[in-house]
Amino acid sequence: MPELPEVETIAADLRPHLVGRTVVRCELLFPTIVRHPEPELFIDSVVGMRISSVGRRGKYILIRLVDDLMLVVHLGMSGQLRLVEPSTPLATHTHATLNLDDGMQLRYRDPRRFGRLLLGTEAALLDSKAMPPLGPEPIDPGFGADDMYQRFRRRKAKLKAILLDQSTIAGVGNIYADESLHRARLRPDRIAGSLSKKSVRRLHESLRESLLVAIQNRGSSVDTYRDAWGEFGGQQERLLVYGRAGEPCFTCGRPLSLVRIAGRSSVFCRRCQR
DNA sequence: TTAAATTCCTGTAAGC
DNA sequence: TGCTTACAGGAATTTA
Repeated sequence: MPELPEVETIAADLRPHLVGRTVVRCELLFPTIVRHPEPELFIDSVVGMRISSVGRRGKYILIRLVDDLMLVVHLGMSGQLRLVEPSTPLATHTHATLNLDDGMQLRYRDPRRFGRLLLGTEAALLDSKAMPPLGPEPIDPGFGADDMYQRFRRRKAKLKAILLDQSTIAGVGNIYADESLHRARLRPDRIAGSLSKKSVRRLHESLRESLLVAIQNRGSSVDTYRDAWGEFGGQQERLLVYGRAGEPCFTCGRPLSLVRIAGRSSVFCRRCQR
């Protein structure tokens, strides 16, 4: 499922092909995938707009248009954003298409429909609660271990739950939460507020490392993730614990444990992670 | 205020 | 072989 590294890969792939392009046509095959504003207004507003930049915030892809307007894409569990020739056969569960002035077509496909499309100024999207306030970017050099320590202090929830909380840190999902906790040798059920500064520093570094390596490898194609060209990522073969419950820990050889925390499966090594 | 549980949704895989 | 059932999870919403 798409988390920060996967979303970053797609945004970076699309950027050189989208910036400077104008949207000439928009079709919503499943209008309820648009959560803001009303689908008709969404279409009216996006058509004719020129794309000025493509960015990412947490797990959101931000396609900036003129006049501070943003087309925001959240891929949810199974969302895919692809740039194709319009003659390409339409895949099942394609919910929206955007034609560009260079003849290409941007398509949004999402079998499980947990994803969504938004359009508006940043302020309007925040005000309408269409987009929630997000915590800092974990790979931003300005986000240090001390910041993380302050955010974890006094929190009584388990580490795994805190890492998944987008308002505490943006962009981390189940894959990279498990991966970074393993690298940091911390149990996912540790109470976040109980960590020493030293442990938080280790987790901070591990999280950055997990995410940056995954970006280098173009993300993890577990489940349905594909990049903007429909290609697989490379990180799924290099994951240390995610999806490996029962298999031997690469460090100590002990079978990896599976527990449920905050309704999510969590894989970890009982020997290496204390 | 915070944390945990529930809900949405469909493809996939396990089990009978 | 073919059907049923459980499971996967991001985040909004509800409950405690």
